[in-house]
This record gives sequence, C-alpha cells and structure tokens, in this order.
Amino acid sequence: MVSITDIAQKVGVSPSTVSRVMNGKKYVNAEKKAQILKIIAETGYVPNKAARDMVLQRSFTVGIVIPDTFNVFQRQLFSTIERQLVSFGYRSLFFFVKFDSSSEKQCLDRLKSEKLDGVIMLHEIKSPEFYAYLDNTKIPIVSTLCNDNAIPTIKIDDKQAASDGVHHLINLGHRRITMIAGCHFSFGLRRLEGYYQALDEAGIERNEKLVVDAQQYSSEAGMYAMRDLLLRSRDFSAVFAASDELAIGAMRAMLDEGLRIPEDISIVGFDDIDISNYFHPRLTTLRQPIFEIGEQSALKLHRYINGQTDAECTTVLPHKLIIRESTCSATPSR
Amino acid sequence: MVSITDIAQKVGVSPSTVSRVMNGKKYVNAEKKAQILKIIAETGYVPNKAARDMVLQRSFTVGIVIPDTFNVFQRQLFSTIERQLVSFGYRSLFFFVKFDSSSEKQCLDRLKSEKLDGVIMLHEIKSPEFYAYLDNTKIPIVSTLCNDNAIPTIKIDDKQAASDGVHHLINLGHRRITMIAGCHFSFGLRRLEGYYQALDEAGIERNEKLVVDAQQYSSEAGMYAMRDLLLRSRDFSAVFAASDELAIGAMRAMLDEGLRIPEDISIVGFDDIDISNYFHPRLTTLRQPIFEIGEQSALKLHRYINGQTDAECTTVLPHKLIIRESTCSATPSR
DNA sequence: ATGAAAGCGCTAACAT
DNA sequence: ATGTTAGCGCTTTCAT
Repeated sequence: MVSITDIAQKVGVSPSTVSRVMNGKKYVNAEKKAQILKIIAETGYVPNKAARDMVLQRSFTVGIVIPDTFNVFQRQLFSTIERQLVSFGYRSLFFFVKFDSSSEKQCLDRLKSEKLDGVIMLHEIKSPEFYAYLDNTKIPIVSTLCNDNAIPTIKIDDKQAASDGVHHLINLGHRRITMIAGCHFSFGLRRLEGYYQALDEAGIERNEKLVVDAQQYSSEAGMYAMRDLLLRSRDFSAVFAASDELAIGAMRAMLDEGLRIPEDISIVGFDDIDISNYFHPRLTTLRQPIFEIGEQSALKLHRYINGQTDAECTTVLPHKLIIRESTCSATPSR
Repeated sequence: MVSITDIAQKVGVSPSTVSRVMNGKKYVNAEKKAQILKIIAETGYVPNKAARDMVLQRSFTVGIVIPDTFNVFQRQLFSTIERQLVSFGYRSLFFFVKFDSSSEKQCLDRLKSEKLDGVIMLHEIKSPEFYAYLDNTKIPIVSTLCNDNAIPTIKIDDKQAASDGVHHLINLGHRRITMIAGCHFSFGLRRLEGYYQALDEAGIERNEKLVVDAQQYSSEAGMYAMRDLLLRSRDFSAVFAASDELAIGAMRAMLDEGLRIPEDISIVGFDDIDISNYFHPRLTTLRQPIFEIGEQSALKLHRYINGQTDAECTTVLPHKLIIRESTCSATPSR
C-alpha cells in the first residue's frame, strides 16, 4: 500500500509538502508540485481515509436513515442525495430501519458507533431517544419529511398537494371520492387532511367509510386497500391514493374486478415515480420535485455541517399536478 | 469526546487493559474488568472507529458496486445484501457508478481510499485497473453477474433461462420472435445467446433484424427499442425482453400503437420484479431468486474475508419461468 | 517555501 | 495479569 511517505521519498521531499499539495494549500513551489502530482498519478496513490479522519477528528460521513423496504420514490430521492453528498466529499452510510421500535433502537446504536458529520432522514423515526442523541451530540440533521421535531426540512406542501389532486377530481364532476391513505407517517396524515380540505371546500360531506388506511406504501398494500373498499361499497367514482405505488396496487384490484379505468373509476396518485408514466392507463398524479428535494437537502446539510444556519428552518418546494389518462369526467349517472 | 485513555485513567489502569476488555481478550482480572465496564457505561464511551480501523488495517466495511441508475431488481438485491452484511457485523458502503470510464476511475479512487474488507459487485466494471487493484491488494470480491474475471460469483444460468423463455413462446406456436437485448453487460450477451439457442433448437432461422440492442436496462430504453422494432416491421407475434423493465417500456410502446397484449403480440420479461405482477396484463417472466442471490453472496464474501475459500468459484442458482397473462398462443395467421 | 516533530486513538508485541 | 512502547498514515504547528 502506497502511503504519503512513499510519495515523499520518491520525490525527495517531506510528507508535509505532499500533504500541502494534496490539500491544495499554497506556499508550494510550482515545480515540486508538478513533480509530486506526477508521482501520485504514476503510483495511483490515494490518501488513507481512516488516517485522515483520525487526525482531522471527523469522518466525512453522512448517515441516511431510510425505510427498510424503501419504495421507488425514496430510491430516486436517495440516489440524488448520495450523488450530491459524494460531490461535497462525504460518503454516505445507510441506516435501513423497519417500522418498529426495536429496529429503531438498533439503528440508534449503530448511529452512535459512527462519528457522523450529519444525518439525513428519509424515514420517520418515532423514538424520542433518537432525537435526544442527535440533539446532545449536536450532529446536524436534515429531513425530507413532515415532522414536528423542529428539524430543518426540505419538502413539499403535502396537504395542499393532496387538496389539489382531489380538487382535480371534483372539477371533473366526481362527488363520491374515496381515499387510500397511509397514516402511519405524518406526511400521510397531511395528505389525508388535504383530501378532507378539498371536500370541505366543495361542500361535499366527509365520510370516514370512504377512507382506508394502508399499512405500507406499497403496491401490495394498495391492492388490498382497494379490495377492501370495493367490498364495502361500489358507490364511488374516484379514488385518491397517498402514493403512486398504492395507486398501482389499487388499479390492479380494480382491473381484477373488471372495472375500467378511468371510465368506471378515476384515480389520482402521489409522487410521480418513473413507472407511473408506463402504466396502462398512464397515472394522473402529484409530482414531487424529487431531484430538487434531494439536491437541496444535501446542500442544506452541508451548510449546517459548516456552521452556516439558514434563517428559515423549513423549505417548501412546489409540487405539480400531472394530468394523464387515469382520470376523466364523472358520468352523469354517478 | 471520551477516549480509551480517559477510561484507563479513571479506573487507574493502562489503556491496554481497557482495550483487552473492549475486545473480550482474556487475562484480565475479573474485578478490574467489572470496574472498567462500569466506567464505560457511565461515560457512554464508544471506541473511535477511525483509530481502530487504522491500527487494525481494516475497516469492517464492505463496498457494494452498483449502477448509478440502479433498477428495481438491483434494489431488491442490494437491500437483502445490506441486511445480511449488517448481521455479520459489517457496514456497507455504496459505490454508485455510471456506465463510463471516468466514473469507473472515480469509483476506483474512492475504493482505494477506503480500507475495504471486501467488495460485492452488482455492476460490471470494464476497467482492468479495477480488477488489478483488487487482485494486488487481495481484497475479497464476490459478484452477482456473469463475468470472465474468475471472480467468485452467485448467479443464475442466464443463457438457459433466456432459452426457457423463448421456448415457452415457441411452444405457444410463435415463430417470428423478436428480442430486446442489452448487450452492454455480459449477462445481456448470455441472454441473447439463450434466445438464439432456443431458435436453433426449434429450427427457426436467426434473423438479426429481429433483435434490437437497448442502451440501458430501463423502461424508457425498452419503449424506444420497441418503437424501433415496430418501425422496421410488424411481422412478428412475440417479443423476448432481457429484463422486466425493458418489457414494461416495450408494452407501453405497443399499447400506444393500439396493439393488444397478448392477442396481437406476446411478451416475456426477465427478473420478475415486484411490479411485474401489477401490470396490465401481468407479465410472463423468468424469475431470478433475488433473495437467495443476495443472501448467498453476502455469506460467500464473509467466508472469503475469514480466509475460507470454497472449492467451487461460481454458484448457479435455479431460475423459474413464471407464466402470467402477457403470453398466449400464436394465432394461425401469424 | 519546506522540513522536523508531535500527536490523533487505538492495538499488539514485548516486557515484566 | 498488566504496563510500556511502538507504530498505523495523516495534518499541522513550529522552526528554519
């Protein structure tokens, strides 16, 4: 393994000089610098991270907390975050956590054993100990979810976005609109509120029977939720799903029952994941600016790590209603 | 930050003794041991990983090399690998690499800067320097892909699986069978070989015009590939796609042209990703045992790291043809 | 502008 | 059974 001293010896300088070159410090003779760079290229030398971390007393590592069964939306999100983080010189460590408290505890333990520079949340952790630790150690943290923990957050306005989606259905003449919600996450709760808000604004009576709570944000859960809904009653002409994956599962259940989309039932999703534009029919949905959310959360964390605190804690990014083929006017009979 | 010397001083012993306790070595007085443990608990001391890694010359970290735009199949795979690795006491570091040589070089540099215990490949790297480095440093490596680099591998028989898929179409009476291939990866080449093998076995003449090479394993690429195919000729009744995501894109293109699946054209995918069972029609495909591939590659790497080498370098796991709704008998006219 | 030297926190070989 | 010592590879004063 080639080390900084090897390079120094080969060039005939001290390790300090090589270090200065590596870190772009000034006060280095241009000629020597060229020499050093040449040898570095020849030998393929790369600084040892552990040694650097130790002397610098930090790890250049960011923890990313993400659900164990992360969906396509989270996948797209974390890939942009990872890329951004690497470009800032961090590496990222993933903490996959299940939706139970023992898994959360385990995650916290692993978190402690690392000397993280910062943490990005793509998942909602319930455990107060988790937040207490981060608070005590002053480790910077940024979230991409709604939360009540006064954590710097980059997100969209989930309530308004949901309301926009439901209003789209209302504008098409739908009155009996069901919702497949996912209330185990607070953003799911916000989306449910948005659904109710739109109904209220249109003077449509709320009806709890028209709402099912899916246990996960997966297609499978969406399929079961829709089956459940269809068992209760067929007296609805539209569905609003709290995520595209839920919507995809719901569509499967409808198709299995011989229902036509959107002629019999219109459906609106949430997220605008890649695949939604490939389904048949193409899914109408609320687009989250995934790329921007990822980019800005990485940037925000980077700023925090370097001691810059933004005035506003929460950044709200714009969403967009993408109208495709899964929604149409309600038929007069309905 | 509390260090091992702090603990040693508080208890009145040497750092070595504390180290011995931390690492469960014997030859420590039971009483002292208890003392030390007590202080450790009180102070919340956690060993500094960077320091430990440096002196031990290893990191307890496994690198996972994965395509930048990893697809659903790889996502499911790496999730199971990660889980398994954590259970063995490693943490995993992801190396997202694009399909170009500068990205591969960057990946190699990052790889060098970490003292990885091992590497798992979910992506094919072309650069010889990459393999040379791993070889020189004797870092254990396990792959989940076909390759010619004599690397221990866990995979399925891609050629045979492809052949099985095409035989399924042939058995349904199809003769004009196209393929959407992805030859930039060697497993893609194997699948193409399997396609040709099946045709040969059925006495159907090979026709290069019936094969398109997609540039990526994505739905988008699949859609363009199918458009291309349809532009060339409509004289085919079935398609074999090198992945489910390609198939999904291809289906989109067919639907857009008003073609019915499977009545007008049958289609077979490859991988059996979750979503394939939600599409309309449900996709007939070749299932890869994702969970087993993930589990066994993590286990194999763990063994290698601990100096155990298996006799057989490559493990071939069984695939399975999953017949669903996207394939049916060829109509007599075709 | 550059080198010498100290030290980050830990482990292991070597004493005792 | 336990302490002493010597690094691991790097950065950073502090000299010169």
